[in-house]
Amino acid sequence: MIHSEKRATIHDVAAMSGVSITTVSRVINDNYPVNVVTKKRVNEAIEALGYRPNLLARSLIRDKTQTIGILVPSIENLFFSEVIKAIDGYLSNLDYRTFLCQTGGNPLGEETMVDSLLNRSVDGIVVVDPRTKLIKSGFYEGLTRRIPLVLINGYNQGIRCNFIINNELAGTTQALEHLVLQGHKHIGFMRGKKSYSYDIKEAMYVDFMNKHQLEIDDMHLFQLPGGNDLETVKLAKESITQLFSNSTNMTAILCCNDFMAIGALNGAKTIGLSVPGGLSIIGYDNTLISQISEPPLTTVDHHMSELGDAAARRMVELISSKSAEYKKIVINTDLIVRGT
Amino acid sequence: MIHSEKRATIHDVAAMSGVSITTVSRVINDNYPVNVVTKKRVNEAIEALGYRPNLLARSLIRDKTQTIGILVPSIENLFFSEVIKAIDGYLSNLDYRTFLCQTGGNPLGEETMVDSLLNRSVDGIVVVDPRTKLIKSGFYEGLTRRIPLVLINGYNQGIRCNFIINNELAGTTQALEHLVLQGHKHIGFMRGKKSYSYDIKEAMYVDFMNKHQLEIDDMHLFQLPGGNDLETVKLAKESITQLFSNSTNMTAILCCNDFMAIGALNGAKTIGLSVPGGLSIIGYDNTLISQISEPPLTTVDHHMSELGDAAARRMVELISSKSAEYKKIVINTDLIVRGT
DNA sequence: ATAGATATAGAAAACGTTTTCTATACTCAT
DNA sequence: ATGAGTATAGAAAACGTTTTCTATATCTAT
Repeated sequence: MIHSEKRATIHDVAAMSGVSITTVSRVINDNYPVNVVTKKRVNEAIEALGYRPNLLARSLIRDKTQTIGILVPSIENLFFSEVIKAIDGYLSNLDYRTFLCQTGGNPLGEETMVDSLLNRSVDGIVVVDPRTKLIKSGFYEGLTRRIPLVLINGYNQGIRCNFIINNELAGTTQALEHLVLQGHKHIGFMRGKKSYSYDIKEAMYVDFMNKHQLEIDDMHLFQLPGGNDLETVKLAKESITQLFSNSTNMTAILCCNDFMAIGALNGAKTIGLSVPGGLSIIGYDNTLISQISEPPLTTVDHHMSELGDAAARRMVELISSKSAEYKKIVINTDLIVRGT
Repeated sequence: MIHSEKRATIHDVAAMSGVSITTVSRVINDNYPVNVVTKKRVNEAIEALGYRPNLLARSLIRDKTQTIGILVPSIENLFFSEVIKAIDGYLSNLDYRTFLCQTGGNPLGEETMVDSLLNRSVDGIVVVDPRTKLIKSGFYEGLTRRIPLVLINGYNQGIRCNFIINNELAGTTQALEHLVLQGHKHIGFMRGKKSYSYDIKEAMYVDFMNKHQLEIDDMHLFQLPGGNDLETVKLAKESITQLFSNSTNMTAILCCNDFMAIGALNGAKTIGLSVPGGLSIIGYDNTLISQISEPPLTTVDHHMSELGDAAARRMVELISSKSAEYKKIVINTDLIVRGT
């Protein structure tokens, strides 16, 4: 391949139509009166040369790139990809392009990517699942002073950043109330390794159980070691089979995401425990898999695309208005009652 | 938010360290001898000011942006997100950033995004699932002359582009041979609406059946109307139940992706047909869901991350060597025999 | 006829870099 | 002492735009 065909510049257009580059620029941007016949000549030259303005040069002088960076631990995760789809979809309509950055879910990755994006003069940064460590350390608070920044799904009181979060209180409560209403007294809780959304769900769970004077014994609340989605399913499955071989009294369980719930479901099936007859299972996220499992999962929908939409909306607000407030936007949840 | 803290420029560094910007540039790029004590002074100034070169300016003059565009019909699809993950992962290590562009799976979307990327002077473009129409029309052939371009999962004989494709012949054949070996004679084939990968799989299927003198009756080969993944599952499920209520003689079916296979599996369960006893099902893609279904799906693994890796590797080859050949790279497939 | 306003358009500066070209001071062999 | 070579560094051009400043011609009101 020889990619040699040189791109026409504004100078070529100017030369061809016999005007200055200033005039060409004015025709392109339509921000200054240009004689109608001149304008026509310029437009013809643009057409003839297939001229397109070089956005690098424009960005350099305007100090705006129409570019947003999205940071995400990893993209193949169903939750993240839904959110990204929404953010990118919204911004795409406004002629923004998005840089996709995978951080690997560690602080160093996030810092490195932020750095890279700043060097590229992005107009704003959205972080999905920001590391709690960086929120607490003030890293993101400082960054907010430099550039429009929106954090999805991470929150700390007193930190002055723009947050988009789920109403975990509502989501957890809806699920637990549903189970109580069904007569369950021994309700378990399954979570993953330390992270903002698990921590807060657990706090809500403990709080709810205490309020309702329901017992939490040491077989009720447990934490899976980390891993990818597939591993999560397997670990959850093993946990459930093991739990019941130790004859727990648990009759229902709230899982922190749908993969755990699927694992629990598969585990229950394996040991001949009927769902929801012998064990009720509630998932979290309302991902695709919760809809196609058999029976389909009862789960908490926290409207991932709304999270993304809200983040994108807030971003353009920040970019255009330079508003001085810091907002925490809470997205509501719904319990989707299906077959488990 | 007031995002006012101005970024230090090379001029600030030069002023602070008492040298010219030329010298600062040389220190940064380490491409010209600079006196060691001067160098130290400059580095201290860089450190003190927190200076980072503006990559827009650098790109403008170097005519390289270290940026690659990735086009994809939509990102939340498991197949696409795996591929994107691989491409971005590979390029990220080489300090490239990737623009993520969702095209909606239509030719207009692809053309618009290509245009946008060209205006932004990307160093190359990768298209996942390019529209056959644009390949045939010569659009991509023309684009190849302007910029490094790699197409994943679309192919047309005689078109001079860089293709990364799966060995569909091998994949389909492996699956069908496996079924024949199990003694199946009446093998069905389920595909989606017109697209490159379905078309070629169907051709392979027909070819295989003819060669083995196996009958294809009109209940054997059928096509689902389009839709998203969830709809695909539902449609496949309906198709299977309907098919067997019409008492087809089919004992095995090859599905063009895992979602169809899951739908078929669910459908079979619904009508009390045992899998694989009453119906053998083979999926395609080896996505996460094929591993967590019960029983787990037998499926064709076409190594999505290898597709992405190969594309990224080819891309950097094209960028650096300006090689004049057009390559078709074929990624092999494996049949993963599981429980269906 | 003259001053002021208006419509139009070009010259030049600017954005923040890299790179080519030029200049200076020093070293070393004659 | 002279010339060539070497180490170092600055000036200026360049990348492709936008924007400010300036200029000219025409029109309008006195």
